[in-house]
Amino acid sequence: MNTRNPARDPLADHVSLKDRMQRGELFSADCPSRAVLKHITSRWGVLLLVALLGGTHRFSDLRRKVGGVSEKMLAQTLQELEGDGLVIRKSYDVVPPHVDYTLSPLGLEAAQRIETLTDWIEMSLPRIMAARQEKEEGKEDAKEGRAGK
Amino acid sequence: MNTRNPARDPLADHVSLKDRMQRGELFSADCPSRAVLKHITSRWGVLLLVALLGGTHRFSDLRRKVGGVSEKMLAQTLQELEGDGLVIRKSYDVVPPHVDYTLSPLGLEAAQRIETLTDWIEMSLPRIMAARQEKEEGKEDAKEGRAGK
DNA sequence: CGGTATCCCATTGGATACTG
DNA sequence: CAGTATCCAATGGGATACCG
Repeated sequence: MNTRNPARDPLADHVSLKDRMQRGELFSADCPSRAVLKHITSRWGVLLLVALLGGTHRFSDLRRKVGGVSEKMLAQTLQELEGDGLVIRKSYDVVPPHVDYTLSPLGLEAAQRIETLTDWIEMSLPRIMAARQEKEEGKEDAKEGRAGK
Repeated sequence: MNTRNPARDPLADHVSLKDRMQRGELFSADCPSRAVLKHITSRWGVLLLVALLGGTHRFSDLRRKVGGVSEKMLAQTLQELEGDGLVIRKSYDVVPPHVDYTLSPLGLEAAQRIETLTDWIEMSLPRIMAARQEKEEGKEDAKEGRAGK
């Protein structure tokens, strides 16, 4: 977890020491990892990855499970994830049509990390809401203006 | 908005409710956690949280560190994160102005989970690119169409 | 320096209709 | 059922100018 800890698991050695110290190339605007990050953290990408942790789903299963997603965005996001090799699409040429979506091994790794985040959000929601509340109340004081705080 | 309201039978509600309890309320379109998720996984939110793992930064530090972010989006995203209690803004009323941004304890927890994801992406980038490549080559074959895969 | 305000274009994304 | 196509509204996001 703590990346500042020098003794990490061996897998992390893929990333150079330089990257560790500078926090990776992610901060550079033209790094290709930005594109992948965008797909994975996209509005529907996050939810689809987590949904697929529940196993194989059909198109309409996902549409029903992920509240608020349109057909267009569902199809588009699934294509992005498939393009990155995170989701596997299996189409059976029957009538009526039948298409299955499943996490690839790569997608499973990504989804598990996403789930860690979404679980944390749901668990921490009360604390976040409380922080928001305090901020509203603090509006009265405000204008301390001086250094402190 | 669930258009095409299913008007499903009462029995179906059992399933829906069960699903939500198993995997949280994140899948429901109107859950407040969706908003938090949006802030954290936003294009610049992700990068700012990871950047702030490096410690306190000034506005211009962040602008320099996070490649491609505009003043407008930097200010806006920082406000969202501050609003969720993830980032603490300290303003010193001096000339020239001086403002510090730091992760709150809550923000630290979120940022660490985001970092797990971004680290994974950078580490897995070769595998993802490879998957993309295979897909391009597979375009020739395509049209298997049959059941199987 | 650290913003806010304004303008405006590009992209996202929803609703609907249609197709294999 | 699982999409694609089209249209259109909302949002994202850059550039510039200005203020405390």
